[in-house]
Formats: sequence, structure tokens, C-alpha cells
Amino acid sequence: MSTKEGPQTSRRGPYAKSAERRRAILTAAHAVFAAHGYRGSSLQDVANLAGMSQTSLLHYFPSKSDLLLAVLNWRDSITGDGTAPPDPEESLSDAVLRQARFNEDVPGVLELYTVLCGEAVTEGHPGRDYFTQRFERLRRSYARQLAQLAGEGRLRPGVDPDTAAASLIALWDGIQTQWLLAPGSVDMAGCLRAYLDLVLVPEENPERASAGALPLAPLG
Amino acid sequence: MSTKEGPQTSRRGPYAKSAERRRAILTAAHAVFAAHGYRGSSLQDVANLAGMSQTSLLHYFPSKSDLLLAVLNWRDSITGDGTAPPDPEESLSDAVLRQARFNEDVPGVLELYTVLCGEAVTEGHPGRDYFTQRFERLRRSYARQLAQLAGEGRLRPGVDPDTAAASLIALWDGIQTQWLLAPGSVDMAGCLRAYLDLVLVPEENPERASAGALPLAPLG
DNA sequence: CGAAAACTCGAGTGGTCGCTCGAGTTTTGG
DNA sequence: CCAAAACTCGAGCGACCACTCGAGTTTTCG
Repeated sequence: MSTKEGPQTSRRGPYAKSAERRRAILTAAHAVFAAHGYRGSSLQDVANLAGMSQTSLLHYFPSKSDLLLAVLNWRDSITGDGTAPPDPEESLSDAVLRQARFNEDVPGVLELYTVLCGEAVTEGHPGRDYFTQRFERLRRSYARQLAQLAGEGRLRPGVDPDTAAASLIALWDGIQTQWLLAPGSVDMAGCLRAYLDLVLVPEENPERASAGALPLAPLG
Repeated sequence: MSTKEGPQTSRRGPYAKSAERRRAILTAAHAVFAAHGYRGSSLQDVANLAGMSQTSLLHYFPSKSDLLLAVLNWRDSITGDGTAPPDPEESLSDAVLRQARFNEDVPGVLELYTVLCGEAVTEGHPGRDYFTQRFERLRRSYARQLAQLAGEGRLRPGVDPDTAAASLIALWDGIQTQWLLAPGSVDMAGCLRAYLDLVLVPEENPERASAGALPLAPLG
């Protein structure tokens, strides 16, 4: 691939500290965007928090929209994009509830997604494609998982996997907004658990004979 | 409107066309805020769409945040704030689904609420209190209606009215976001109906057989 | 070492922002 | 009719915006 045989293309690599510098910028931008949104934030704010000049920041991310997309993709690369379950043995319910409870304790993540997702619906927002594709991906992923559960008889009769997938994502996002505005008045994990209890059939006890159910952690 | 007996308070009333002028500003501001959000909009944009100078606009609404709050309250005064059912005979399901279907055909309303609600979570946003109080009010209203249904045995056993109220609002908001980003991929009314069918027990009226109601096992 | 790329940043660009000022015009109410 | 309030708006204020330029410094690598 990239040998040095190029006679004139003598491009050197970045400095040793460059990666760390980029991470400092992304961390700062994450916090600033989460607190004020994309349009409410300035590159100067991010640069100040990152401890460098605005010009230096622009050396690493050539424009504000580039910085936004970098933050979004960076976040996904760390926490995952919600598509791939880290543990294939973990049930859908457990994965959702674990993630929901985890998010409560990591300030900024929920703010970033909620604030930017709302902003992204506006005309010409640089994050619009990101969120559109993210929702599409999530809907497909959950629909697939729910369809598999339906095949195992674990989905309540009459529940459509596609509808339930979109509804689960919508419920999750919506309850996050309410929680951010009034953390004491809303129980995020409780709402999600209540919905999953409605949609999923509880695991069959061994005494009740029916289609073979896979062992799963109790929901109640 | 007030009497003119004030001896020193010789303040005159507004011109005849003032009310119409204010309405033109609110209409323009509604459209601009819905398309670009609060921070993404400028008073100049609103003034241009309303057909007047930015200075004249500021004569009616002394600041940008005043304009935002006026738009939000104006919207509520027209369509209602979702608390008061216009027809006391209409069921909760019918009211929700009718409103959901109605919103699909009135562009701008959903954009305004979704965009501003996301923005409102940011620090120092002038609409934050509005949305916080709106959610509180809506949760109380739905919880009360659901509790009454529970008393009539119309709520599925195991469903908590408070949780279901917050969940219904969250689902509604979240599905709106998805619909705005991909109108063809999401069925707003369908998702809401599916949720209500899960939460509510079909009416006992033998003549009125709900097509969407399916036999569901009680929760264990 | 030494040259050139990687990096840093003060200074500046043109633009837009919300909002003020003051002076002129229109309408109202007595 | 007529003062004064309601309205209109061009001009301008200081602040901030994303982004550019150019010149200096640091690091890499042959």
C-alpha cells in the first residue's frame, strides 16, 4: 500500500501528541455541544475548554460541521451505535435496561443525543443524515431481534416487530427528553421495562409445557 | 378593553391593524422557528417573511425570547395544550389518534415542537420552562385519564397509570422525530394505536368491536 | 544536521447577530 | 382639529461568528 517509493510525495505523519490533542478537542466539543447544541456553540468555546486557540482547533478539524460529525462518530466508536450487542447471551430486555441505567450516570451523553437530534431535524443541519441513518439502522436491528423473539413465541400475539421496534426507540428517546427536563419525575428504566413487559411474553416456567423457551433472566 | 376613566393614565389603545400585524409576525415566526430552530433563526428572517422591518417587529415583541414564548403560547391557544379534551364523549384513544393524524397534515406544527423541544434542553434556553411545565401538565392529565380507565377496569392489569402516561407522551414525541426524518418509514398513528391496544382493555360494548384489539394474556 | 512538514496562533476578513436610537409618519381619542 | 400615542424604519452599536492568512515554532525523518 503506502510504501515510500513516491519520489515527491514525501508526506510525513503527524506528531506523537496529535492523537491526544484530537481527543482533547473531541472531549471538549462533546461537552460544549451537549450543553448548548450545535448552533448555540462556538468554536471559541470548544477551543477554550480544550486549552488551545481556535486556529489550532481548525488545524485538526477544518470546519465546525466536520467537528460535529467527528464527535458523533467518535461517540459511536466508543459506546457502540446500539446495533451490536456486546454479549450475544444477553437478552434484548437486559441490554436495553442496562444501557438505559448506564446512561443515567454518564452526564452529557443523553444531552448530546437529545439536543442534537432535535436540532438535526432543521433545514441544512450537518447532523441530519447521521440521525436519519442511525434511526434506520436501529429500527432494522431491533425489528430483527424482535422478529426472532416472535419466532420463539416470546412476542405477545398481535405485536408487529417493525412497529414495536420503532416504538421502543421512540419511547426511549422521548423518555430521555422528559428525564432531562425533570429527572426526579420520570423513571427511564421503569418506563422501558414496563413497555418491554407489555410487548414480550414472560419466560415460560418449566412446569408450563409449551414451545421450548430459551433460558432468560427474569423480567420481573 | 379597559375603561378610560384613568385621569392621568392617558394611554391609548393600539391601532386597529395591530392585532393582525401581531398575528402575521407570529405566523412568520412559527414557520421560521420550525424550519431552523430558535438559535438558527434570526429576527431578520422573521421580519422578512412577515413583510416588515426588523425594527418594527421589535416594536411588537421586545426581544427574541419574548417572540419565542409568544409563538409557543399562541400555538397552545389555538390548538389547545393537549390537556382539555374538546369532546368529553371522545375516548382517550380516539383523541390521541385523531390528533396524531391531524398533525401529519399540518406541516410546521410537528417541526416546531420537535425542534424546539430538543433545543430547550440546552442551558439557558428561553423555552426550557415552557416545555418542562408542558410535560408536567401532560403527564398529570394523561395519568388522571388512565387512572379513571383503570377504575373502570379498562386498563390492562399490571399497568401503572403514571408510567403509562409518561410512556405515551414519550412514544408520541419520539415517533414524531423519526417521522420527520423519514416520513415514509414510520407510521405515527399506527405506533400509537399499537401502544394503546397494549395498554387498554378493549371496550366491553358488544356492538363496537375494535378491529385492532387482539386477545392478550394478562401479565404475569 | 537540515529541510520540510506538522503544528501554533495573533491578527484580521467579511458577515450576521440582537438590539438601540432618533426622527419621521400614521392613527387615535377627546 | 390636534396633541400625543402608536407605529415604522434607516442607521448604527458592539459583540460575536466561522474561517483565512501569514509568520513563527516544533517535530519528524532521511
